[in-house]
Amino acid sequence: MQRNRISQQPARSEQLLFLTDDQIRQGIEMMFFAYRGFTADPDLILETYTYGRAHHRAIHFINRTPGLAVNDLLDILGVTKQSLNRVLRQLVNDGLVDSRIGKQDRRQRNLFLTDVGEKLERELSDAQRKRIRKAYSNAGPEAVHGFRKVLEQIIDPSLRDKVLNRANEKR
Amino acid sequence: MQRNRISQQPARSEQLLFLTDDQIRQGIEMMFFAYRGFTADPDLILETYTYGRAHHRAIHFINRTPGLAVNDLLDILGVTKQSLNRVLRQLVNDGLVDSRIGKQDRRQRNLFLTDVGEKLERELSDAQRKRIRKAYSNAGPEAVHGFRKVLEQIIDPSLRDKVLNRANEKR
DNA sequence: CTTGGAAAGTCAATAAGACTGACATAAACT
DNA sequence: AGTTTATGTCAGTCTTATTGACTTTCCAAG
Repeated sequence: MQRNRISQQPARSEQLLFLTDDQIRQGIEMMFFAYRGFTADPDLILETYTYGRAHHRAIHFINRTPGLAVNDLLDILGVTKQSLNRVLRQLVNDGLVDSRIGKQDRRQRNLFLTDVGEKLERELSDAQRKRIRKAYSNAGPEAVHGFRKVLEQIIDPSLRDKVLNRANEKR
Repeated sequence: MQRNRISQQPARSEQLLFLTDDQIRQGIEMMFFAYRGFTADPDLILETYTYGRAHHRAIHFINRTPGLAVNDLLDILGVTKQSLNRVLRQLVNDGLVDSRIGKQDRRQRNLFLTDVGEKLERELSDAQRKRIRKAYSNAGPEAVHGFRKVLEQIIDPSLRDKVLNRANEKR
């Protein structure tokens, strides 16, 4: 059944429209293109440092959770330790990340950003935040609420708590 | 989620709450994890065919716009022709994509999915749609509307019209 | 105190998917 | 006839990922 998409604000009566295959296909494509936009700005900055997205991700999560252990970062990023290690080694050698032996468990390495690392983190996240802030601002608070609600549902259930629950601290 | 609102937030900043750095940082992380979830299901299927995401993207957009020219696909995907060509060559050799000489412009190749290609496309998009449909369903129509509104804003302005097929209309 | 296993790091080989650069061919446009 | 466009291809490189095997250090249970 082909549907004539009226471009006026959809009435609340159109409650089922959002589940048609066409609507969902549009959502899928928007996720694809939005992710491209989402990474575009940091990618440009990273180029000048000969770093890639992998470095950005590591820097982001070390900044979010200073003292993060390598294993926890592996869980978050969902890559192999060999893959992460190459990135981490670079960042440590370049003086952006500090890897300190754990106090309780001396096998662990707790990761921290150095001042230089924090500077790059800020540069990267400023660029990314700028786009998101603008998007939020243009879309409005209601839309942002819905945006988060849907994203939350798309995230793998096994990760959802780990990602969203910041009250739930790690030992 | 409810935790952030209680502390020292004055009531008048309620409208601005969604623009705090912390809220935006959460949005950034959710985009990262949601994109992982978004691609997880097709990725599993692709493995069994020794194809990757690049093949999925090509198949998706050829299916969406049968007869698409190579140059248009390049614009959509934002990669070099060398990169796309390797993927396209495989898909044509494997009998999933049909590349026909253009009728008006014989330099062009118009791309179509074969029956086999359509079958894989359905398999992949079924898996992906299932997750999105469930997310939409759980989040509700209001949220979906907001989701799309924000995603649209994150997409690069230069791509927005091209992507959304909205050259003639506005919201 | 010995031992099993966990946390981290490393070496090697491999793959996907992207890139640049150079070049070839056919067809359209001027 | 000459130029530009659309496509395709060869060659080389890069980043990020993989699996597999192995080591060192260290915690904890027997």
